[in-house]
Parts: sequence; C-alpha cells; structure tokens
Amino acid sequence: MDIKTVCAGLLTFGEASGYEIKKLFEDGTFSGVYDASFGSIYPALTRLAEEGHVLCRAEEQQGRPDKKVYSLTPKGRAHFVAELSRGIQPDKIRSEFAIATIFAHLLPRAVIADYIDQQIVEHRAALARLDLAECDPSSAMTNLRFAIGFGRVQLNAAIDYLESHRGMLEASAVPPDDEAVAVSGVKHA
Amino acid sequence: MDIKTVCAGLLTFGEASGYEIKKLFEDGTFSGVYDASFGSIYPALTRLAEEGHVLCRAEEQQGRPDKKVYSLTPKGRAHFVAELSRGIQPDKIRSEFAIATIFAHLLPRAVIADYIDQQIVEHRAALARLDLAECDPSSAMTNLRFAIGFGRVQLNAAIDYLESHRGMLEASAVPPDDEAVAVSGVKHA
DNA sequence: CCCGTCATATATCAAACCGATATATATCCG
DNA sequence: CGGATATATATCGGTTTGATATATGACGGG
Repeated sequence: MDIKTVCAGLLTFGEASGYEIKKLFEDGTFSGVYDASFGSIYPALTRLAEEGHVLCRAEEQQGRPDKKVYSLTPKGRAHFVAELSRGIQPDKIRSEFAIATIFAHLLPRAVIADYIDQQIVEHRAALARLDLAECDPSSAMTNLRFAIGFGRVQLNAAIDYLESHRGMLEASAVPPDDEAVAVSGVKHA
Repeated sequence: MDIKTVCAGLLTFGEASGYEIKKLFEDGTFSGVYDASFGSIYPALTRLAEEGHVLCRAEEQQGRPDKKVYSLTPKGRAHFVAELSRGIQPDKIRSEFAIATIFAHLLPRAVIADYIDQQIVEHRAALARLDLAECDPSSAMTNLRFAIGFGRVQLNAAIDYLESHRGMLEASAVPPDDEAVAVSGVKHA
C-alpha cells in the first residue's frame, strides 16, 4: 500500500490539506501506526488529483500561502476500499531502541539508561495521544475504539517490561570505569 | 542510523555474507526489529569495505557464486559503537493491519476476519522465532534475553487483545449483504 | 524591543532505500 | 521430469526520506 492510498484513506474522514495530513500522521488517527514526510505527501496529493481521486480547492489566507484543501471523490473512495480489500503487507518495524538493547554489552551504562528513559517517555506520550484520540467525537466508532485499545495494550506491555526489567539491561552494559574496553575489545592491564 | 551501521553491528557477532545478513533480518537476531533488502545490503557492505570498516574474503563454492564473507575491523567496531552511542531515533512503525482496523467500517466482514487471522498467524510465527533465538547459545547474554523478553510481552499482548476483542472489529465491518454501500456510500432502496 | 523559536503552509531535490528482476546451480518433492 | 525452494550476488527503476527554501505571524526571554 503506497502513500497515495493512505492519504486517500485519511480523506474518507473529511477534507484536509497536505499540512493537516502530516499532522494526522504525527499526532492524530495514524500516530504510532504510519508516517510520511512532506516530500511524499505533496506529490501524492498532486497525483491523486490528476487521477480524479480527489478534488482540490484553494483557500485564501492572509500572510501564509494558499491552503490547498483536498476532498475525496466517490471514485477515489471506491478505489481506496478496493485497494485496502486487496490484501495487506505484514507490519514493518524499525526500532533503533531494540538494536541498542541487542548491543547493550558494547555501550556505556549511562547511554543505555538514557535510551530506556527516552523510550519510556515516548511510549507514555503515545499513550497520551491515544487518550486524546478517545475523547474525539469520531471515536464513537467501535473500530476506532478497537484500534485505540490495541495500541494501548502493546504500549502498556512495553512500558511495564521496561520498568520491571531495566536492571537486566543496565547490568549487561559497560561499567563507567571500563569504557575503552568496549571500543578496542582489549582490556589494558 | 543507516543500514551500513546496522550491518556493521551484526558483524560484531562474527563474520557473515550479505545473504546471511539478510537472513538475520528475516529469521535471526533482528527479526521483528529491523529489515533491509538486498538492494541496500550489498551496496552497504561494498561501502563499508571501501571505508576500511570491514574486510572481505571470497570463499570459493562449487555451483554457486563465490561467497563474500565480511568481517568487522577494529576501526569498524569502534565506529559502530560511536554511532550507536550518539543517539537513537524513535521507533518507526508501518502497520497496514492497523490501517485496516481504522477503516474496518468500509471493509467487508470476511476481509476483516481474514486480516485478523493473518495478523495472529504472523505474531505467532514471530513468537516461535523468539523461542528459537532463546535456544541459540549466543542468547546466554543477559541483554539478548532482555530483548527476547521485550518482544515476547508485546507480541503476547497483541495476540491476547486480538483474540478477546476481535468481535468488536468484526461487528463494525460491512455485513456481507451490504457491500455495495461501503463503496458507493449510498444505500439503494 | 529584538531575536530566536515555533507554528502555519507549500514545494523541491539529492541521497537513501525498496522491490523486482536477472543469473546460475543444487536439492527436494511429487 | 518439472516445479518449488534454497543458496548467492548484483543491478536498477521508482518511491520515500530528510533537509532545505520561502514567507509570515505569534510568543516569550534577555
């Protein structure tokens, strides 16, 4: 599923500009699930318009560039549903934190402790975004409540594990008085 | 962290070819955490060799192309540790399954049920890979056991939720006798 | 009061990366 | 005997990222 399709999906919830779609990836419905940069969102919207899947309306603004508000056409909606029904790819994850844990025996203890703290903060922020999403009137829909609950149980499981097992990871890191060893691989007498 | 760095990291565990590194992303230490294609692994290894971060030794084979076995140099090892200590990016997730749940109200019930089944199967397979990894002698390391446990609690949380709440999602999908509505958005009398 | 930073808003581009394909052979299964 | 799967590297078109450019309003600290 390419970004064009995902943008079309967001537009089933109502019209939006490229900038607003980016914010939905960061804080809104799709946070923690998908992401895309401006460099792919703007071209995607242009191509969707060329294909007749969206309409574009320019909203004048003072000071700022015109806001281009896109809305999904019936054709675009049908195409999105067809694409999403055709099958889905397995989840793709890229966790630099997980990589850091795998190489914790090469990293200074302070660095590992810092990364764990960071990870917990990020996960708590993600939970807070889910709480906000739940308050939104659109979340009356049962499937959205399902999606929010799904995110929550995974984030809670991760946080619980990090808090109760972090000692394990910190113990395997390199003690502060011994950091040169990790880099050179040789312990000086 | 680019793929060059991640490949260098895998080589701290011992020498490997590009093909073997790809398998480690799929089934080994990094499955469920990171992935990369041949199209990025092979160029990455070539560049690491140019920079003096790895050595390359060609192993003759009958029938198949020569196996190029890469091993990390002390310089490469030091560079990897420095890179990993410099900081990490937040997790990046791309879950088409989660997107499907968000748009479940537009999809036929059978499609949603199929996607949930798929997701459970994939998560169970991931759990089985973690079980295998635990048996591997290299997993004596405390930090690797931490990483395996971390993956496990999240996968188990996801599977439990999917099994106990799937009725919620299936209920919000489009009933089989009503699929045209989802596409057109108009219910015919 | 000015300066930096952040938010709004679109656009572009080099570099990185993915996914598919090509090439070649050995092995296993029906 | 044919098809699928595994080993093994390499290339390449097309997508995506991440950084940067442009323009302005608002807000707070020094």
